Amino acid sequence: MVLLYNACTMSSDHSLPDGQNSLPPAPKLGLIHVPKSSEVLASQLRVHILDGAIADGDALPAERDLVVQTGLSRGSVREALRILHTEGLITTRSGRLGGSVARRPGDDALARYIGLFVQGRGISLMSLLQVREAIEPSIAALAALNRTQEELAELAAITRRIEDAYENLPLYLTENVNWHVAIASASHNALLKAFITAISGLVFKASAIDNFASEEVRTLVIKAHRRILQAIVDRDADAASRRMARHLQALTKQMRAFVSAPVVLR
Amino acid sequence: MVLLYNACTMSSDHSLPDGQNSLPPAPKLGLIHVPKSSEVLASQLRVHILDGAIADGDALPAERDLVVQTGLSRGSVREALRILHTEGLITTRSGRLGGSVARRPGDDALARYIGLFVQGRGISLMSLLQVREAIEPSIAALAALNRTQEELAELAAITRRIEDAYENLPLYLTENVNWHVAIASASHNALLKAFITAISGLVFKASAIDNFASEEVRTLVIKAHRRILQAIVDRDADAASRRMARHLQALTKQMRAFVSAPVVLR
DNA sequence: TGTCGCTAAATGGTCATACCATTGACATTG
DNA sequence: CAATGTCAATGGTATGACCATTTAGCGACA
Repeated sequence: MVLLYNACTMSSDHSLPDGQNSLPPAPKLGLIHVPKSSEVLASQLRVHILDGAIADGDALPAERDLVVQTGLSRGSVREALRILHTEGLITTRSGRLGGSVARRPGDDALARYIGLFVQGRGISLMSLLQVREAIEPSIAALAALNRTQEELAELAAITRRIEDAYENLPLYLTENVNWHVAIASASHNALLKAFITAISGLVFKASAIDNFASEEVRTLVIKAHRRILQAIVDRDADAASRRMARHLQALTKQMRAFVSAPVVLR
Repeated sequence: MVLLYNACTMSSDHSLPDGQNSLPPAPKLGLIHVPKSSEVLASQLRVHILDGAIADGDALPAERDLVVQTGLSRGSVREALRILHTEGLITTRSGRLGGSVARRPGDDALARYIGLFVQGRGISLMSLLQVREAIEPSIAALAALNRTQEELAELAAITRRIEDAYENLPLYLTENVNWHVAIASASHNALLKAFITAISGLVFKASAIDNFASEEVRTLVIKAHRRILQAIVDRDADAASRRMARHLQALTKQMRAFVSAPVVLR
């Protein structure tokens, strides 16, 4: 039997033990991923959004326009838009003057996916606290170096609001998250801010459930916040980092009693 | 004019300056988001996947089955599945015995969204390096505490491969990423590992473009890696953290010449 | 003249149906 | 028994229709 060249016989085991036959050199093909039409369209639009060709707030063509432009069916176009929507790159409204508008990915989108990861993988609260301890000291240091006057004012305001909410536990916890996020804002590092926004939110949800913040803890927290803020005011990065690290270590120690189980959300 | 109660007049400015009329007490409603059918279905399935009711690897019902179960159209069902696919919670195959199977969110999914965020927001390479400097010392410390023998062996193997690839720049860079990821694995903190996987990947792409790793740099890197690895072997968390911090500071200094522009990917 | 309210148009949301494309179990055949 | 062909199950795509939402535009009316 003559071996005809057949591109489809990938799996058969033609071992050819007896040497040199003159087949053309094997084309060394890898796995081929056949993209779906919706994925192709989504990719193209995504590129244009990410590189700014479609700027934040710009409208995309209407679905029916995309249909005629691309030659795809409306269902495929809609699936592409659904992909982009899920990625946080567009928002969509109904009605006249409705349609899809491009959005730059925001902290909320990233936070959502970090939440999915944490919940889906059963990340423990202990691990979340480890992450916070890992990155927030550096955030505090950066904030000390990069903060503006406005951010300082905002930070002072939040610090005061936390003290005022001493008796109001839910408000106290909410403002606490705001405080951490505000410091992250002052670090002028958008990625670190997004990380800490997500993680603080998750820790908040967990602690709102477990409700661990005793009166004693709150007093200590307020003191620590004051000292950290002072370091940031003084542009003392080392002190800010050190005090934040201590603060978080103390908090973690307080929460250790509650950290046995994975994070439970919602 | 008699004010009739009308739920739709949100924007008009009925100021009622003259006092007590007996309208029913305002029901204090917030914004109402009307979910789309596909979003409802996606949410339900997502819950079942995240809480494990549909375990990793389990098959979801076929599209046409979901149609009869939910009463929705196939298009809506498909859009729901597309949402979950974009979120990294399912994979889908065609053909007989095809269908959708549940997947736990993986490092790759999170890395993808961090990449979207970085690219879409034009995060600078400098900022990425800041993040790495913030996170990796803690990772090294955790690795020193938590590493297993197997991870130690893997780490040693990678360290050796990097040294062997001294002359092969692309391989050298690739193994370098692997080294950082392997340390993150040894930290036994999945979230930190996912973060560093994403960020190292992004830094790698950028540095592969800029091609900055001179011979001198490579020599220093190899030395630093040895010292860090030794600290992890010794279970010396402090030394591991300190040496990693120094290592990254040195690297960042080397890259400073290249960090003016935002990260360019692909 | 301004405002209220209706209508129409544009747009996304949903549905039903048909057919194509891919894949693998299973029978068929040499 | 191995190669091959057939077919059924499943996702992928296309078409067309209709519903729901929103707003511009316009006309009636006070």
